[in-house]
Amino acid sequence: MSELPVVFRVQRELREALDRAIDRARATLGSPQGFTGATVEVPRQSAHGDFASNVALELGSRLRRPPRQVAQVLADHFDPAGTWVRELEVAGPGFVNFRLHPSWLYEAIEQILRQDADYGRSELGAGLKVLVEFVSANPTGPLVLVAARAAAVGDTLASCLEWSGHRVEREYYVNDAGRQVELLAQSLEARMRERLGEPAVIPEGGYPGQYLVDLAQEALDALGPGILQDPGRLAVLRDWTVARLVQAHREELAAYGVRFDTWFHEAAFRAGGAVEEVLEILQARGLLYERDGARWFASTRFGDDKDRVLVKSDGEYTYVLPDAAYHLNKLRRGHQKLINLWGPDHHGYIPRLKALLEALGYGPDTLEVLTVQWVRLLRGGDPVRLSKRGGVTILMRDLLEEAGTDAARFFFLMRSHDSPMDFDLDLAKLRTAQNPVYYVQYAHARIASILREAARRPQGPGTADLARLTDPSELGLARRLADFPEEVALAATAREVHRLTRYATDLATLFHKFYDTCRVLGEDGGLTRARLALVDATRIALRNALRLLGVSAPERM
RNA sequence: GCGCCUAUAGCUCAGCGGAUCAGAGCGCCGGCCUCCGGAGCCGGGUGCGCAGGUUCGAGUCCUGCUAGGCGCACCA
Repeated sequence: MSELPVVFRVQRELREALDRAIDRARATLGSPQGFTGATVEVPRQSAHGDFASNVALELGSRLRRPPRQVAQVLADHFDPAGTWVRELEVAGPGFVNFRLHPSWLYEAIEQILRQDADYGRSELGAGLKVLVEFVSANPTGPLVLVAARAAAVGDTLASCLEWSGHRVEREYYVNDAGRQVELLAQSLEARMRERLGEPAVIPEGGYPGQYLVDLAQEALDALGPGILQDPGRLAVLRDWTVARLVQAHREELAAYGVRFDTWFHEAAFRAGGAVEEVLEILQARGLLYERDGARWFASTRFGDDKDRVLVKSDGEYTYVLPDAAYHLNKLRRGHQKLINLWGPDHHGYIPRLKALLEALGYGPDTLEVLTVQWVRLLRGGDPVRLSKRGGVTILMRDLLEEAGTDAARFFFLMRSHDSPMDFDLDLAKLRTAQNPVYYVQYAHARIASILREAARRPQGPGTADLARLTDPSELGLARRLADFPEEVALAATAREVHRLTRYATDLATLFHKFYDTCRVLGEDGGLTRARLALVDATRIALRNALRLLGVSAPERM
């Protein structure tokens, strides 16, 4: 159980004090209908106070009174006792702005130093069980560029959810059943025969990529050429290749800092009869019908555009059916919320899967699908063109070799997952100033350097008196440090992980400004100790933010 | 034809349930180191695709249009 972050405590106190003011002003204002309580937010501009509430604007419309008047009445009835409020003003159309005594920031700094590696955690999620499924690339070839984006977003989202009090499982779905892996096996067999000098052709819709040429030799070494005479060879080759490719995916992702709790294999799952069970449930609920020799699901009853085939006329299942069974399985494992990260090419498929889950008895918000948009790689300012047909596509490992994990993750996480993005390879590769990831890491290295220097110098006796921190650059930095738990929570609940790179950049900027304005190691022992505490707190927040992003926080660069 | 995403500074992008910001990084120009890391700091900007609408107030919400990407299978 982590302690309540100061920033949340302050906001709660303000909310409660505002609610009391509303209560006291009831004689003047009357009772608002359907009002659920005051909200307090962090203003974007510091000129608008440390915190602000739009409560008077909300009340104004409910009470049919000018918001500014409501705000003034609330201000008159506001009792700052028990809060940090030092000053309160009515501003703009009726905002109530609060300026707090800086001691709340000193308390925040103390909390940061106390919590250290846990600073930023909160319990807002109340232990909700969430499954985040991401990447889930088909085991038919190496991971491609967009997998790196999905991996970064999914992993950091999962981390943010964990840090804000959710119980999270990271899952990778291995599509090792169906036609595509049969084609994979046939393609491999062709390459093996080719290796042995036999005539061979890659089947229509198969996999012509170079990687199978390499794997063919491996397969021959591992399984022996005799396998090609075996009547059951395709199943053997399929299992062998899939295992080999999945292993490669696992290792590549691990090197990228992404570890999954579960690798969920479709083939094994389907063998367990779960798919048939879904059909039975739907049948029992009268949601299936026969037409043209196929079995249809009445998905339009659940908001889909049209009804969908679940069992084709040849008896095979369409993809959505086992997928629905899989998602049912996720829910039966106790997860209360399912988050999937998919590419934009799958979005048309979302309504029918949601329809199936609803038909199985789950609410429409149980499954949330986030779209990770495509990545275009820029080199020398021009897009790197890829042609999948010719087997030339940009691989995740190509990017990581060239840009490195830190730059790749940071760059992907700078953008909203929902926006198509250009990845500027030249900028990401720069080991210098202009690269945003180095800007942030540099701040961390600089802090480490100061702390090293401080450790070398003799320290006089005494404790840090944080009240010595009064410079705007000091307070501005401390203020942003205090925001961290809220930033993490917002990144998690709004599914906007790119907030975190922005936050880290903000911290770096504020730190550099502070560094430029204030000398840390000076003659004044008390001031030096106070500033060292601030510097150390910055180190902690920056390091924790980078940790959530999966980017290293170097001590030296 | 229908649906989803996108359109904000020269470039790449933020702008979280209207009001209390048009912003960041890169690029460009000009300043700042006897001192804890100058990989830094400071200064320089008449930009929200177009047209309507709602409102006291609209990058933000609604409608239409334009442009780019993606989808709309008895493929996965």
